[in-house]
Formats: sequence, C-alpha cells, structure tokens
Amino acid sequence: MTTLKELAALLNISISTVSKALNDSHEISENTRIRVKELATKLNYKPNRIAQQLKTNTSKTIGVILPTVTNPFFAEVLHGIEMAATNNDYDIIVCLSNETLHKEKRSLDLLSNGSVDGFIMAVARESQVTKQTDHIKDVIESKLPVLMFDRVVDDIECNKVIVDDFQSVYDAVEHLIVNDKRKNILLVSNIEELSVGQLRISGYTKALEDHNLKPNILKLDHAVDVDVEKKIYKYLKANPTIDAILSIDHVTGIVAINMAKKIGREIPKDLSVVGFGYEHTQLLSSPKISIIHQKAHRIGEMSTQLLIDSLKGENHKLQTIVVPSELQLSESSN
Amino acid sequence: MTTLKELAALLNISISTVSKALNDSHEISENTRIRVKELATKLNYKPNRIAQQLKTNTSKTIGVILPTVTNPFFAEVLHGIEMAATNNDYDIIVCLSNETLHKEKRSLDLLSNGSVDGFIMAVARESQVTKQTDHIKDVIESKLPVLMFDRVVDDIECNKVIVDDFQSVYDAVEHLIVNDKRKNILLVSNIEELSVGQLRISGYTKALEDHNLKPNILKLDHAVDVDVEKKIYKYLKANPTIDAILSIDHVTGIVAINMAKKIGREIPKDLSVVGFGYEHTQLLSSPKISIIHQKAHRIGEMSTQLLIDSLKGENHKLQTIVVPSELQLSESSN
DNA sequence: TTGTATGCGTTATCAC
DNA sequence: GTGATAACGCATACAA
Repeated sequence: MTTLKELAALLNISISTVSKALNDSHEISENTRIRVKELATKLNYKPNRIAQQLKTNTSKTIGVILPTVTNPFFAEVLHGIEMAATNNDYDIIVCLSNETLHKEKRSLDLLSNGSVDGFIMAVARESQVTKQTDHIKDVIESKLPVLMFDRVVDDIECNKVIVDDFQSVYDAVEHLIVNDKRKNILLVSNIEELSVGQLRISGYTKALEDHNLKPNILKLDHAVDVDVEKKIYKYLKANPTIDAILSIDHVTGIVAINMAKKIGREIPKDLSVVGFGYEHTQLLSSPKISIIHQKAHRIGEMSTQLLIDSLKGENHKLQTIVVPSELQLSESSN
Repeated sequence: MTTLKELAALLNISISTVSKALNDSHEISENTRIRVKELATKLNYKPNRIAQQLKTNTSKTIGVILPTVTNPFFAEVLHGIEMAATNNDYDIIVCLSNETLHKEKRSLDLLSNGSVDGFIMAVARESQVTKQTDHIKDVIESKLPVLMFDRVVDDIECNKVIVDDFQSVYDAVEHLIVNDKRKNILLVSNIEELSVGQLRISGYTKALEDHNLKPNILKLDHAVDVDVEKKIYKYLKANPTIDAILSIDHVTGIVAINMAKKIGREIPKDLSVVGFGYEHTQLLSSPKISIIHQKAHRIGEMSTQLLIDSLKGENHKLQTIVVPSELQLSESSN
C-alpha cells in the first residue's frame, strides 16, 4: 500500500505538504497540488483507514448484532442497515448472537474497544427471556450509543425502533371479525416468550375482548420442525369450527394453509389465514395467505439513520420510533 | 476508554512496563504484573483495537461481499462465515452488492485500505453477466487475498469454494429417471445467466442425454413475482405429460407444487418435484418437495477457514474446494 | 526488572 | 507555500 511517506520521497517534498495537497489545502500551490495528485492516482494511493481512525478516534463503523440472519425478517433489516450505512459512509461489522446471551455479550465486549462508534442490535432470545441485560447497560454507560430494534428491553434507556406489534395484530384481527365475519379465530404461536410475541398476543386478545369473542391459542415449540405440521393438522381436524387462523410468525401460517387444504377446508371461503410475512412470503402459499408485512427494510434504514444522527450529536434526546406494518390481504382473484 | 498511559500514570510506572505486564512478559516481576492487571480489570481496560491494527498492520477483519442477504442461501452462508470467523478471532465487515457491479466495485475499493486482511465474496449478477471483473483482479494484485464462493469467475486465480452444481443436478435427474421412472422432466429456471445456473442446466441436459430423453426448459424472469405462478400454471395445464419438475432455485419448486395441486395433479404419484432448498424449505410445501440441499453453512465455514489459513501463510497453493450437496427426498409418508 | 525511544500512517499546529 | 514536529495508543528493540 502506498503511503504519504512514499509519495513525499518520490516527489522530494515533505509528508505534510503531500497531506495538505491531497486534502485541497489552500496553503498549497496549484502546481504542487497537481503534481501530488497525479502521482497519487498513478500509484493508487488510498489513505490508510486505520491510521485515520486512530488519529480521529472514530471508526466510522457500526456494530450490528443480530440474533440470527436466516430469519428473513432480520435478513431484510440487515439489508436496510447496510444500505443506510453505505449512504452515510459507514461500514458495518456484523455479529450473530445465535440467540444466546453469551455470544451477545462477547460480541458487545469485543467491539467495545474502538472498533465501532455505536451499536444496532436486537436482543437475543436468551437475554430477553432470562432478563439478563447488564452487559448492554455496561456498553451504554461506557458512552457507546446503542440502538435497539424490534426486540427491545423496556428498562434500558436508548434509542429504539420498534414495530407496531400490538396495533397491527389488533387491526388484523378486527378485520377478520368485521369484514370476514369470523368468530372462531385461532392464534398460532411459537414466540410467546419474546417481547414481540407478547405484544402480538395482547393485540389479538384485546381485539377479541372488544368484540366479545374468546381467545384460542395453539402454542408450538419455538424450534420449527416437522412436528409443527402434525400439531396444526391435529388441531384443525379436532376443531372444525375454527374459521380463521392468525399466525404470529412467518412460517406457521403457510403450514396452516397447507394443512387446512389437506383436511379439505376451503380457503378463503371457510377459513381465513393471516400471518406475518416479508418479501416473498405470499408467493409461497396457494391460496395466498394474508400477511402483516413488517417494513423490515425500513426498520433497518431508520435504525441506522437514527444512530448516525445521534453519533453526529444531532440528536440528543432519546426517542422510540414506531414503524407501522401494512396489512396485505390475499387477493381473492387467485 | 482507559489507555496504557492512564494505567501507567496511576501506577507511577512506565507505559512499556504496563504493556509488558499485560502481555505476560517474562521480564516483568510477579508483583508489578499483578498490580497492573488488577488495576486494568478494575478500570475495565481494553487494548485499543485500532492502535493494535496500525501497529501490526493487520486488521483481523475479513471483508464479506454478498450479492444479497435476503436469499436464504447467502444468509446461511453468512451465518457459517460469522461462526468460523468468530472462532478464529476475526471480525467481518459485511457489504451487499445488491447484484450490481458498481456497488461491488465500491465495496472492494473502500475496504482495500487496511480495513480488512482479505475478502470472501460471491460475484454480483451484473459482474458475472457482463464479465466485468477487473476490479477483483486489481484487489488480488494489490496482495489482498480474495476467496470466491458459489458464483465464481473462472479466469481469476484464487481460492474457491463451490457447490457441485453439475453433479448434484445430474444425480437428481438420474434419480427421477431411474427410480421414479419419469420421462418428461421439466426444468424451471430463472437464473440461467449465472454460472451456477448454467452448471445446473448442464447437469440436467447431460443426464437426459445419457438416458435418451429430451430436455424441456421453462425460462422465467429472474425477478420473482406473481407472474411466476401464472406462467407455471399455464405451462403445466398445456403440457399434461410432464411427470417431473426440476426447479433450479429455491422458490419456483414450491410454486410448482401449489400450481400442480390446483390443476389436480397428484404429487408424488403423477408428478415428482425437486428443487433447491435450505433449512426450512421443505416445511413450506405440502406434499413435501424433494430438495437438493446445498450445505450453505458449511460453504461459509470452509470459505472462512481457507481464507484465514492462507492469511496465516499456512496455505500458499491455491485450491478449489467442492462442497457436495445432499439430495433430500420427500418422505412419501406425508 | 524497569524505562526510554521509535515507529505504524495520518492529521494538525506551528514555525519558517 | 512549505516543512518540521507532535500526537493518536500500542508494541518492541534497546538501554539502563
């Protein structure tokens, strides 16, 4: 890699002159500036990022800590983060907690040494369930800003970007009741221990209450495996009065459609199915599932922008941004 | 952040003594070493990573450039990369090319300034289609090692980790012919312009040739949208003699199953369906699709290990590793 | 056993 | 308009 020193030596001028010339300092003469720049491009000089970082004590890098990236929600969020970061000339270092406390802790710890200027994270399942979040507080106390999205710790004060989990489910359920005239709505859940799961269940329960209907919840293991099919199949078979299904994750809704068809129930005639979903979710089911589409990409973008703003000191008051979801109904034309 | 200087000042000893003590140098007395370490842990001292990087001229960071991360294949590869990197005490900086040449170029360029010690990448669609790969060659010439996986540029010499695209499809097709007695196998393709797509098509064509059958290819736009359903539906309707479908991506196979059911074809009785797939792919279809399961996670792990080995100078000869896929048949028990 | 000095590549302050 | 010098935080060769 070419350095300032090398350029200076070749041009027989001092390092500082080269530096200034490259940075378009007014002190430098037109002549030398051109000479310097020519040689620089010729030798493909690039300022050493590490040295700049040491000098300025900022890394222009964001640490991104995700529970997993094989879940399409987080993948899409990551996409949004990457775009926004790039647009602001930030890099991202990505760590995956794999839903474990210890990996999350380790990642925060390892990056809290100047590697990053701040963090964007969604809390690992284990941390959230066991309510162990001291490691996150430590980071914040060490003056490294943390932005939490989606899965959020209530008693930690920091910028947050969340989804309207309660409201979006409430609205979807209400739509099932009012528009589709459903009375027996089953909720299928495999994430009831997460903050988002609880919010979604609350939205469901409240909507039913408000319409004097009673809730009906089928809980599944959070490890999504083949058993899911069997359990849903059995349940639907045993409860033929179910006339709508609300899945609060992005896969059991599709499974439910497949199982219902197998039993011979007509969709959407005798059964409405709503799930959470993303880009291609609807393409994978036939008849089409209705989805609560979380704007994952947007969540990533907003999180990044909010963190970077606070990094620039443009935003000192902490805030919580709610990104609304969109209810995408299946087109009955299918 | 605590620094060596601060520790030294508080202990009234020199910086280098502190440094040596923390690094367990034999030169330092038991006594001071303990004193130093105690204070260090008390003040939560962490060596400034940036300074270490500048000093040692290595970043212990790998640049990972992916075409996208919402495709589950790349998401799973990323997971593997992250795990292997973490195990080797490396960080990863992730950039997404969004399948474009210019973003890929930009990412390589921006990180080629000391930010990373090497790259792991899968070539963007645009770069591969237009055969513009000079930017990659430039990086390699600048002595930054590049490892390419999955989508690979033949005339670039570097370490590579690829999938047995040709062979796995060949085997799958042969299985359809020999075991399932299929004679009219349709290939559904939306990635025929990618190297991997071409290899998969070759495997298909060759297998048919070897059994004196004739190929039959349905090409779709690579933008996966609702039209896919209609096209597949129409085709199946118009060609009732089709008795097997091979999808060379991870979504059109499921769509094909749904459309075939709609037409009334029985699976797997009169129609076998094989696609590419990952972790949860099979869960999303009913009856189960058979999948060629690429070991995406393993591809990520091996890529990372190979790159790190070469970084350590343990591996000077370039190699190409082929990671075999696994044909996962649908259990007819469903 | 401890301390001093130097350099990594850059930027910035100050003197010439 | 140019250059010498210091500093960022750390590691290490060398001196004491």
